[in-house]
Amino acid sequence: MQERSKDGSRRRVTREDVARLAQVSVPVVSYVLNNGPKNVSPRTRERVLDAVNRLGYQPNAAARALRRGRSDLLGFIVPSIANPLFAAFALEVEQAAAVRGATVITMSARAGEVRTALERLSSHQVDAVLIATGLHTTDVAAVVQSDANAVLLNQPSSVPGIPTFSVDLHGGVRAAVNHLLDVGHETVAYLGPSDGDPRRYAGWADALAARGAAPGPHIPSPFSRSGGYDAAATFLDLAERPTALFASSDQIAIGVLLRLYEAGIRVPDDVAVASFDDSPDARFTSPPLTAVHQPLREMAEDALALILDGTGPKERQYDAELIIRASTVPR
Amino acid sequence: MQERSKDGSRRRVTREDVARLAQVSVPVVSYVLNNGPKNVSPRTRERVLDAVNRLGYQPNAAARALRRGRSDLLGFIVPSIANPLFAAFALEVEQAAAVRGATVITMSARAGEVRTALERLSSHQVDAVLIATGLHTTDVAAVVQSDANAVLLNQPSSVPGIPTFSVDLHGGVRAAVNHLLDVGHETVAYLGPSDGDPRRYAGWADALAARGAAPGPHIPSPFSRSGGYDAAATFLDLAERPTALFASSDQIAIGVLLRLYEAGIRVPDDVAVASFDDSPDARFTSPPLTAVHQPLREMAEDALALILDGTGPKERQYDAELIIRASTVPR
DNA sequence: TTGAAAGCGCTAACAT
DNA sequence: ATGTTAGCGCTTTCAA
Repeated sequence: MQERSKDGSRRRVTREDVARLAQVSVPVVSYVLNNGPKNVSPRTRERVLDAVNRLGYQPNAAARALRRGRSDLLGFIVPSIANPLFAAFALEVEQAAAVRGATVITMSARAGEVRTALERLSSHQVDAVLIATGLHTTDVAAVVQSDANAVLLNQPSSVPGIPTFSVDLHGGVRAAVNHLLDVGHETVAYLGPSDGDPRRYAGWADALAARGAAPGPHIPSPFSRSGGYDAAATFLDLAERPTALFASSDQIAIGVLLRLYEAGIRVPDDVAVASFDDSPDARFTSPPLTAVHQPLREMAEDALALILDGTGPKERQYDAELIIRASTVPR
Repeated sequence: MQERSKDGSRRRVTREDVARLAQVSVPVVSYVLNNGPKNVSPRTRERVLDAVNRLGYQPNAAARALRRGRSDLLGFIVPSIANPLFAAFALEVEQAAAVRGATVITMSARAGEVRTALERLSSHQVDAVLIATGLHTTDVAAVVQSDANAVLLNQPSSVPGIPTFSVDLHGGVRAAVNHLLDVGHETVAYLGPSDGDPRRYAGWADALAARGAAPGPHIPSPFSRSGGYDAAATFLDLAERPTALFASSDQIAIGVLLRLYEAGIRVPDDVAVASFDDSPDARFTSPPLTAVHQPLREMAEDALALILDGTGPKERQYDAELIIRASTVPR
């Protein structure tokens, strides 16, 4: 719809073109398009809108951003967009932002790489950055001195002065472990990273202790399918192998399920499996996973309401709901 | 690191601040930072870089974009970022872009919604848009008249004048079906959408015909896990049920695997399953999926080389490699 | 209700 | 090798 010069190159339509066609001055076009700060007579308004349509005018975001000091661009930092949990999260953030007229740049950056991501985002003048990657110490410093206003999601430790929205990981894991004990298991193994967020690990240990159950083994595993696969091999070699295990992420659990499948171990009959996240995958594994659900949509909503509308709490901890499926309860 | 005024508010550091501290004019700062277009004496250069560091200066992308008419921003349109195939694709695109100094805005838009996405991206002054969502007719029109330069990925039909990178879907599906026939199945069912891209369907039909195999049933299914789950139920009810099926996406296959699992059907012993995409999921289903691999990284590389560097072909069709795993071949 | 003018931060053409 | 100047497209005083 834009004008084309004779050589075929395309020139963007600007406010000036619109103003000329509508026979008004440039500011008037702004007044109409921004619904302010001045009033415009209905007739003029009509003419302007008409010109906008006829020319297919689209505002130049760069110019707007430069002038207003706001880009309507948001950054979202995740460990990896290829991780289904964070892909699902990204979709929620994208949609919640779109409703408010903002656009999201999702950037994959693991712990320790957050500083770089922050700088790149900030150089694009994003209005705010949501950070879901678990922060390392060096990252925390970067966040604090960054000029972008940040919101932390699901962080192991909070940073003073920075809004934080987190799921009750500890409580969520406890619920899962309690469930496993409830259905008759004597103890539960824990598969997950030894570093990083301590709350999941603590939830497991505390739940077992509270029930007087024997402490199950902890088998280290990175948050990945292949990590879970390898950890399951270790689990299978255990001399005294528990009849239940808790995987600290769905991705780990998926790797576990494959390894158990290959070994001919039946789930949940021989070994019950529960996990954390309840990403979209969890409903469709064979068997489907009992998992602790993270309320991604609510977190995205609350974070964006705060950032873009300035409404709602600056801090919130969400309950994590246990979703029971066939990986712990025979059908 | 940026300056703060007394009231605690943060003012961004600009080139002028840097120039003042380094005792040079503003353009000189530009010359240093952009390595051109003028030379700067080593000593001056030193001073400028020092000032940049001391002030923690970061260029204002909005101003740059406005002035240069380029934002170093790219759009990437996918059906849904929550679909693991496209999440994996997005990661490849993000990384290939980062190497070249560009940043990607990934936007979820299904067929028919592409026009809106295009407009939003274009309003952010993206330099180009990669489109992986399968285009509807209305979308095609939007792409053609859009002022963004577009690159099409894996589209059912090419659009004259617009660079296109596509996988040989037809050949890929044929390879999968041939494989199933090779391992002894008499015919193969097809699970996939009836509308949309005809090449997968045609590949299946053609492969069966070429081998003189009986045409297997076509069971319609949307590209989703739940779609596959439902379609598998239909498959199971078939009076003359084939011993093999081809799912036109991994997500469909994952739904199928669950349904078969619930029915106590063994894979591949009772029913063999192959699928299209070979997304990261495929390696970790139980059993792992035999799947036609899409070379996402190469597509991302080639598309970005063309867009950002102006190098390489404007058009390319990639071979699709069949990856054989346990869902078709007993271990 | 409308318009004129200034300026956001940067780059590039044009001096010097 | 460095500086001066103009202007990208927009919003916002300020004036009419």
